[in-house]
Amino acid sequence: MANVNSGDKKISAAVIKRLPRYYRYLSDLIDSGATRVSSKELSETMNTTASQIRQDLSNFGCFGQQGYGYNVVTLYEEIKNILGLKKLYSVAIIGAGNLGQALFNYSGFGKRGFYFVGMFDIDESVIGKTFGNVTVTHLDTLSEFLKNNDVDIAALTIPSHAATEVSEIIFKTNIKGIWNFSHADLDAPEGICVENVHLTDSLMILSYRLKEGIVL
Amino acid sequence: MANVNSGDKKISAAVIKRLPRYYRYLSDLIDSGATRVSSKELSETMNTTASQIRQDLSNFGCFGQQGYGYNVVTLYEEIKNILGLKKLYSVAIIGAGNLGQALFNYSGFGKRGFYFVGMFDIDESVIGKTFGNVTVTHLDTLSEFLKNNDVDIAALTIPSHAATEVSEIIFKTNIKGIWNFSHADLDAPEGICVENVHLTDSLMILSYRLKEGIVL
DNA sequence: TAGATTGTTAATCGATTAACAATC
DNA sequence: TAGATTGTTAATCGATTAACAATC
Repeated sequence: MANVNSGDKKISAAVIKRLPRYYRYLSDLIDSGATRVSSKELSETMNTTASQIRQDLSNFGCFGQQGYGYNVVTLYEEIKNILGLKKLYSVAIIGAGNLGQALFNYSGFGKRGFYFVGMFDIDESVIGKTFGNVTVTHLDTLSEFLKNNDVDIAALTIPSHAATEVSEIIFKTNIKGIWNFSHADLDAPEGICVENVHLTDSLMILSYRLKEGIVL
Repeated sequence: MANVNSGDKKISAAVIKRLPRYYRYLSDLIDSGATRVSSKELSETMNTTASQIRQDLSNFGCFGQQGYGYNVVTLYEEIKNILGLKKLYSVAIIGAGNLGQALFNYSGFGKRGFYFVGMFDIDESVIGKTFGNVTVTHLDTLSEFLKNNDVDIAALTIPSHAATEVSEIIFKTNIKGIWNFSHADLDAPEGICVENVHLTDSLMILSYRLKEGIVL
């Protein structure tokens, strides 16, 4: 029992990476009408161990009850809170090509509290186009835009060769998070988080496993 | 010295995940005209340890030389081979929405040996549209298409609720790899590799780090 | 040759799993 | 109450780092 504190010892990246998946399965459980779940039940659906689930959760507090398990909605809300999803995040899309548009148009992010507030590009053929309530403007206007608007995250959906230059601009603004789809590994200054989505890396890992016949 | 074998002891996922990044940095080194690199130099640019690089590589063979280091091109080619990138992979895109189109139009995959051979959807407004040399056809034709064409990988760029149904179709074909962008966790049968790209998970991890002020 | 750097073995560190007292 | 299940501590397992003999 005990320990309702949090935030002192630092949590390992391995734990954090599992949280969204817990969150997803709990969301499904809510949809299915379940009200309670034990770590054992959850571990069986998620194909992991009950120990790991309890160990992971215990990093953040005591959310369960002996002999009962966890209340599904409560646990869902707790994880939502842990992940920082109780607030809204504004996101600017840098690079309004196919990928930038795909992110913009995917409704799933909005449901989680991420909304898009701007799109920027250097390609004249896309500048001026409107998606939803956002019009693509020239990259030159980015700096000014970020000065006048409160933007939390920049999604970099631009080619690698442009990424370094653009990140220089961003580093001078109030942006605190970069969601980086470009190939480049950015070295961000103190205080800026970079989350990389390297799609090609992911394909190469698949290719390795295909070659080796690893199923996993 | 010794040990030019491979493929007996199994390699940990942690090692595999780092290979594409090595590959990327070696590619940059080639572009910069470098001919040799030591694990120490490489570790400094990549912000890791020389020990880890040597340990990782030693899983696959002896690619370096004492007192010299590694030949950049040779090591690049070795990793290319390890990752299974010496062959071409055909990819079918299931779900021809924004994300599917984005993948199709991104030239970077082609450079690595992945080429797209088909696009499928159920939305009449996109069926019949042509991208490059591929025309979107109805999902009903997928099964037949996969029977008549040699397709290695299916990219699932469809909503979660459709993913299970579509994956059932795929599981009955010769497809060996699934590149899954849908929210769903698929439980694939023996012999089929699934590589998940959960974009929302990645955003949530960023959100966690923003909340906690973790830079990493 | 002497300096540099590998591949590998040993030591350390961290993460996962197992076990169990506490208690609903 | 008796059975179930938690949070936590201890044991195990695996991954990373350090050290070093071998040798280019």
